[in-house]
Amino acid sequence: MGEIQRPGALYQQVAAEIRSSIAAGEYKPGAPLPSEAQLIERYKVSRPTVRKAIAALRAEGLIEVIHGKGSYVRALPAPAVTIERTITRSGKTFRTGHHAWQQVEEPAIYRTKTTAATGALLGLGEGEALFGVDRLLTDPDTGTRALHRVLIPFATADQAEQLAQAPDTEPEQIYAILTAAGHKLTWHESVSARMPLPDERSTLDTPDATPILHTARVTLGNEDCPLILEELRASADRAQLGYRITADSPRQLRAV
Amino acid sequence: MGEIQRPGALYQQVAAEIRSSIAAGEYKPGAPLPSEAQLIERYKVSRPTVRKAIAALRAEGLIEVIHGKGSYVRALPAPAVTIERTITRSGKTFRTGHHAWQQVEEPAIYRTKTTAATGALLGLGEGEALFGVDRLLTDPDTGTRALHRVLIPFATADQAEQLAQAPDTEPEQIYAILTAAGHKLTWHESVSARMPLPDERSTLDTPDATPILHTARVTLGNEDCPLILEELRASADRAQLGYRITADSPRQLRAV
DNA sequence: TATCATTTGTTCGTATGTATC
DNA sequence: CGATACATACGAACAAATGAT
Repeated sequence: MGEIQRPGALYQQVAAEIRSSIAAGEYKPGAPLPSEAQLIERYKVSRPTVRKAIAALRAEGLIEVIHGKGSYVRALPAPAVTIERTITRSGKTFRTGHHAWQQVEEPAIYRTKTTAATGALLGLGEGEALFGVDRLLTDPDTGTRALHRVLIPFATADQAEQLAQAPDTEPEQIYAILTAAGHKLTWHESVSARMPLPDERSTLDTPDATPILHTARVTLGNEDCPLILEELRASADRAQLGYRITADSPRQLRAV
Repeated sequence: MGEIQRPGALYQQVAAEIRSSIAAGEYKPGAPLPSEAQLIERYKVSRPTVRKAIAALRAEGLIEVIHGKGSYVRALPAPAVTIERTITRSGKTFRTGHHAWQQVEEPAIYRTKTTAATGALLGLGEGEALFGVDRLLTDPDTGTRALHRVLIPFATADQAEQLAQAPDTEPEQIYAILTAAGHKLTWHESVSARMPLPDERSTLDTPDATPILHTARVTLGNEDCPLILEELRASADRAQLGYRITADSPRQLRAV
């Protein structure tokens, strides 16, 4: 029956057992798992062992545990929102995929310096001065939250007076301003994923064992000169990213 | 000194203590943390408590633990490879960002049926027949591995005989074949991230607490008709994705 | 090669706190 | 309020990997 006889640590055997029970449909998404006491009984192991097995499944994002209630099978494939990262242009007006998102708070404006990472993306050294604007956005339909950051080097702000005076201009308008300043814009975006830092977990409200998607978008002007950097962070549990791709003729882009 | 007096569980206080020690530069990337015995001494807590604190830091991807040796601060921001997801075209030849990757094994070819997820992306119902081709790729420079899957609906294979006969044609040539069949191709790609399943962890060789990036690229033919679906999975620890974006005039795309 | 100390991994037992119903 | 269920914490023992003797 529930007897265990497999390679690896005991708690991993129990975890594997529960895992395949879920896969077999014995425990369906949303349904509760047996309580710790029942699992102890079922597999004839101690409480710490059962708890380690549950912890492993939790780290995989397979189950969710609620204090005082029980463990529940998580319905994993639920990326509620697709953030379209495509940019469209109608005459002088630009539109991004998150233009319908709402600001939760007033944007935070500050001055900072390039780090090794942001400097490389902007084609600058480390320690160059720039404006920063942070916004906490939310999707009105689903409540999904995302952190948006704009970094504007002083060199770019010099090219367009409005940017220096109001760094908290919306990205879409920044694009328009830069276009008006004579730039023909393209963008390059890097996407990575990682586990959230403690503060990101709280502000983005990410559940257990869910990574965050992290994008870095560089706006390139004439001669592929980097103008501004935008970062977007969102819980991968709720959001996915969408890109539209067309086959262009090969053109050398700087490695980023 | 090392005394603890903060909100939350004891092990979280210890974790926070170590976390800030790392942030303060007391323990630098690559350097070893004190041993469990030393941490027990330092913070006057039991071994289980120290171990839970270490487990928490490990789940955040902040440290790496080696059995029999010790815990080491991880140098986190090191996405070694950028997989360029842009597609370029020279006449009849297409090129993708991973054309230089090598196949670790022979591609696995099989027949399968659409699931709810893949069916929706291909504009088909659930249970439609399709060819599947799985490839395990590796980047020769860094050894990074990635899983690539092509799903070809029978309806698409019917349009181009070569696809039915050799589903394991390389994606770039599939694009050429579909173009030759009279299609003008565009693509839409969704990016998500999640924790790896146990088998993905072993084949992609992902370290602890690192998510995987998961992309689903749909090739669209004339009238935005979905033709094939490609999936790419890679450890977010080693790889990031790159997209080139241009501002096109607005055009309605089906929500995916 | 073999042994040993160090360090992390696993497993048990037990007691108490806290959230949910 | 009590019953149930998960969370935290301590103690103890042995297993397994590592590196040096």
